Amino acid sequence: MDDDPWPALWHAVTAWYAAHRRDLPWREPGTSPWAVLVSEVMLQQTPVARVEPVWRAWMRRWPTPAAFAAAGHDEVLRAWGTLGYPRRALRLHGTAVAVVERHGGEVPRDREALLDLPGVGGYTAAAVRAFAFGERDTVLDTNVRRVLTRLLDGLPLPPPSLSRAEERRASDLLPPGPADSALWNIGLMELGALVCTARSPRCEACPVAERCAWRAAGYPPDPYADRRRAQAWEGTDRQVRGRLMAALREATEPLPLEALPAWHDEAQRARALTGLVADGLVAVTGSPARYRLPGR
DNA sequence: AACCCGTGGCG
DNA sequence: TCGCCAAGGGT
Repeated sequence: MDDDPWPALWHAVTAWYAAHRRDLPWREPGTSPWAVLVSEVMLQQTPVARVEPVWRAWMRRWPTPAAFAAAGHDEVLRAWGTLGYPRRALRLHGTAVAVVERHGGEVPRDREALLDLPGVGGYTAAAVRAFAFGERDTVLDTNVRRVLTRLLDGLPLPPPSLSRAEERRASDLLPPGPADSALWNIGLMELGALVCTARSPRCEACPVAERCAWRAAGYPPDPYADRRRAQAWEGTDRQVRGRLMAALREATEPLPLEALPAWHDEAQRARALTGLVADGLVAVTGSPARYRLPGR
C-alpha cells in the first residue's frame, strides 16, 4: 500500500492543516497581494504574535503600495515600532516605491520581478507567489526545512545553511497542482509552527508521526550543534543600535549627541550611530550635529 | 561562506 | 536564570 507514498503524505498534512490552522488575518480570503507581502516581510525572523497587531494597524493606515510609498521614513520607522531589524521597514518602503514605479502599483507575480524588490529573497518571493497568487512554487522557510529534515533525514534540525540539494528535494516533493501545492506549503509551515517545533515537538499530535524518520531513529541529537553557536549579543553594535533607535523613535525633535542613550564605550556608540546613518535609519541635521529619524 | 542586522518570550 | 529561537535578506 506504500508504493506511492507522496499522495498519502500530502493528504495527511493538508487534512491536518484544514482542521488545525490558525485564523491569521493575512490568511483571510480577499487579502491583497500587497497585504500578504507586508505580512511576509514583517514575519521575517519575527514571531506571529508580535506581527499581528502591527500588521492590522499598518494595513489600515497604508492599504496599498501607492499609499505606503507616499509615507516618510520617520513615520514608517515609528509604525514599525519594536518589530526589530528596522532596515526591513525601509526595504519594504523601497519595495512599495518600486511596485508603483515599475509595476503600475500592483505586486508582480513573476519570480524574478519579486526577487528584484528590496527585502524580498527566495523565501518571500515563493511565499507571495504561493499564498497571494496561488502559484505552484517551493516555499522553504525554517519551519518547512525542520519538518522535512525530521521526516525524511531523521535529524532534529536542518543544516545551518540551505543547500541546492535541499531546495531540489523540497521542489520534487511539491504536489503537481497549484492549489494542492499551496496547501502543502502552508500545511508544512503550520505543522512546523504548531506541532513539529524546534524546542519541544508534540509528536503525539503529529499527523505524520508514523512516517517520521527522526522519531523512528529514536530522536538522535543534532550533528550540527557545534556550528549553531548563537551570535553574541551583550555589548554588540546591534544592541547599541537598538538603544539609539528606540530613543529616536520616541524623540519629538532632533537630539544632540549628549541626549542620546549613554553607553559604556563611547567609541562603539559613535560607530553604531555612523552605521545607522549609513543605513538610512538616522539623519543628521545642523551644527553642532543633532540626530533624528530620516524624513522622506 | 561567514557575518551582520533587533526584539521579546519561552523552556 | 539564560541560551535559544522566531514565516530571512543583504553583503
